[in-house]
Amino acid sequence: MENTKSPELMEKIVSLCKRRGFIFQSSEIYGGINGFWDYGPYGTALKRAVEKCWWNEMVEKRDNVDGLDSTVICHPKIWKASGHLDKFGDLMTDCRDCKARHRVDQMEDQSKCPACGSNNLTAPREFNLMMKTYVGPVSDEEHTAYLRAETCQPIFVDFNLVRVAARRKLPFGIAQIGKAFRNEINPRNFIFRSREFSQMEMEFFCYEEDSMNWYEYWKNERIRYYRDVLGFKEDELKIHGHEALAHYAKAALDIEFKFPFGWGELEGVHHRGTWDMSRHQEFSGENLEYFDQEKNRRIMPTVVETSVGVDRTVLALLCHAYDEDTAATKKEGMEEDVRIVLRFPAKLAPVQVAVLPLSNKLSEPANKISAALKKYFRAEFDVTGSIGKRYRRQDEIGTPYCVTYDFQTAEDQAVTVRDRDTMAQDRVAIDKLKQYFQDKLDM
RNA sequence: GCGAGCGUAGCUCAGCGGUAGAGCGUCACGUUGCCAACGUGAAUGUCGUGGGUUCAAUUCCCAUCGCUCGCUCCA
Repeated sequence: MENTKSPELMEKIVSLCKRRGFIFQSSEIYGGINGFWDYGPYGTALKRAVEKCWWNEMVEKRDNVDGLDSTVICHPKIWKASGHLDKFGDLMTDCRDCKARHRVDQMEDQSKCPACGSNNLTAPREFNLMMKTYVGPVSDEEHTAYLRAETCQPIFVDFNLVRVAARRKLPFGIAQIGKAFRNEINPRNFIFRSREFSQMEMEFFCYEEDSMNWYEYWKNERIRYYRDVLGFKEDELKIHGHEALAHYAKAALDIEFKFPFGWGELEGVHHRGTWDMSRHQEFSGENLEYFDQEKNRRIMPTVVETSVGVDRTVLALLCHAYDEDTAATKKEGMEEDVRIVLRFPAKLAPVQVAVLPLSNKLSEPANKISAALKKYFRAEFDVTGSIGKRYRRQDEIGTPYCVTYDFQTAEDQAVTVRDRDTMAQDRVAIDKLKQYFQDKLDM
């Protein structure tokens, strides 16, 4: 298993993703567009399962976190207040001689190239990473707006609306899943860094005096999620504490995953202090303070954030799940053949149960079982090709269970359930199937 | 953004100055009846895009777009 985690692994995964309909390059027939990716049928199912799982874990199972679904385009002042418009883009200068590009604020001598010493530099230019658009039919400065660069800012902005509507007292959280956009200079590594991506963020509002405890709490909760819910292994995860903190943060850490191209951040847990709330109060002129009835005081809520990249999680799941082993084959002159299998957690697999009639003569009754299972699980029916080929197809997309309807089924009202990982088979009565899978899939 | 490499069927790739092939995959039929079985047949490419050189370009040249790696960046 370990030897499959090679540098070629990314190529194998990219190719599998296209071939089997997980992820395509966006706008492919036009030559593609750098930094944008489409999810195909199985990819969509996987991504939705990831989001559903997080939402269940972070919102539905708790009684102190509420949901929000805000707009992608917000009032431009939000991004002024958040600092994105000023600080998101750094001033950069290019050396005309050695072609190096440098951040002006990191140069000791701003008139000299740190790489080659030349003073033949371009004037400092701002590289703003926010995507710009215009609201209304007139395209001018006054109508400029931005696609959100992170989903958390609208959460801060809507804090009071949510708090009042949901009748919340501190501490409580607001969670949101949605798209965010950044004009990355250099999109790289498949869907790891793209220009349009999805985030799952939760902002937890609390008292300053409790905030470090909440920070620890959420850190542990989130690490537990990667280990126990997504099933990532100890050696695939790394917790990376920040030494240099961003302008808004008091404490921060990254939860990183070992991708084939190196360690990469899946999630950030940040103690944001009162920075965002204070800034929005200042820029909007609205009082965003919270009145603490018990202690009869007004305070600005302190925020602890958990911020996940959905696409990165999907990629990590693909990398974690990808495996090649050997299985018996009937191919001429061969005893064994390579079997590609995605070992997704059953809960997240794009297809959870595949229903396969042993012969196409058995299609009709088998399809009825498939239809019945589809009410409760992500189920799929396939009759094309030999049974072995169909098992392999399901292995390749990570289907944990295959139900085989055979010539005995009509007599004993039972089917065979084949396990993806062990390839072992179990005889299960048709009327027990629903319960059987509910137990297996933890649903 | 800079440098290097790459771009031919759904995937992996071969090929060549005279307008294209293999393996796998897909689909159909037959056969088989629990792990990519076998046989027969079929579909699929403006050889990434645009321009140039040439009697002729998928092939040579330029540009562009995309992908990979290194540097850079990553609030």
